Amino acid sequence: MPDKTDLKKVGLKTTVPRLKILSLLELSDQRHLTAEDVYRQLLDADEDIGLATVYRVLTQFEGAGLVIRHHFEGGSSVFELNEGKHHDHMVCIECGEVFEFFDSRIEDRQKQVGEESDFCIEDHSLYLYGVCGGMKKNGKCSKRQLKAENLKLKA
Amino acid sequence: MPDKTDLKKVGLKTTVPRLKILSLLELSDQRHLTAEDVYRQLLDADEDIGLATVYRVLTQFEGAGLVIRHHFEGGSSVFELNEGKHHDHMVCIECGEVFEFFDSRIEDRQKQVGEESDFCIEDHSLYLYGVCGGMKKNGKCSKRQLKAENLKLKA
DNA sequence: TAAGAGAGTGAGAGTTAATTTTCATATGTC
DNA sequence: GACATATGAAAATTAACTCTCACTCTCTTA
Repeated sequence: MPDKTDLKKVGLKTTVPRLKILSLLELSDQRHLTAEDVYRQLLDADEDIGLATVYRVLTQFEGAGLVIRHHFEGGSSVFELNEGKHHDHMVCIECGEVFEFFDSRIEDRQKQVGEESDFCIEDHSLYLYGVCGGMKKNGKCSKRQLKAENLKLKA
Repeated sequence: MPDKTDLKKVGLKTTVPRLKILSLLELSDQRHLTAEDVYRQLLDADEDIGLATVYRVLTQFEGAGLVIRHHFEGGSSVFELNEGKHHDHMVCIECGEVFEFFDSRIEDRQKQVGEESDFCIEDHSLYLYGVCGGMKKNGKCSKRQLKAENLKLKA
């Protein structure tokens, strides 16, 4: 459970919903959650927090720099705890698992490509899509089987 | 104007709307068009083609492999003629212009990163977001002023 | 520790924008 | 020309948020 000071520090009043949501972001085994995900997981945990509040709070957290909002392909925003270190993502198309990575050579080269085109790069998004080791071997991802099933249903 | 055989080849009946849309994709100075873009440009050219048809046809073209559908940040799908050569995109956050680039060093490195993580990469999407040269200098993009204004209004 | 002010909340209605469906009419193919 | 398919216009749907408002909670001050 996050400390009250976490919220105070960023100028947000300490409230139960905000603490629960922050806590969920910290403890959930998924790093990347949509507002809907957060809402459902709160429901599952018998927390009585409205969807509107989830959106409000996530947006406030984003403004406060506590979380980062991503726009994966497919419409809805995805939130992730901001731990200050930039990284890119590898997404397993079989099981839906998201892995993070950072590669300075790619980062550097991106900057160069921008400069060569007289383009001032402020941000980028890089997703590698493929099949993770677990799925290749076992048809099972060691890390997150359930998620995979969810994905299949959605798709 | 595309040849009738282009459509026949992929199993689509030759119709005026389909020819016009394919032609527009080939001739437009924008490589990346939303369905709305296509629709408006057809209107400008005094073609009487409904928006529903544009959506239908673009979706058929995608199914037939004639075009590729992208999901840039910001909601709507963007279509591009499929010419078989992979490339990545730089998107100007000021004017909305999309530039293409290809950098083999980035491509290679991506493959390596995948291998190092026992991840079999099948695809990737890389978008660089920044400010293009035109907008930096003039606050105007040489290539696409109108589009920029649309973007501002929407945002 | 109680009270008041003001910010925060839940539920549900409202919005928005993109896309899809419907259906009567028009068109392409054989 | 017959038949199936495609089309245009408008309505319907969808999904993701956002707003409204009556009520509740937190924080501060007494």
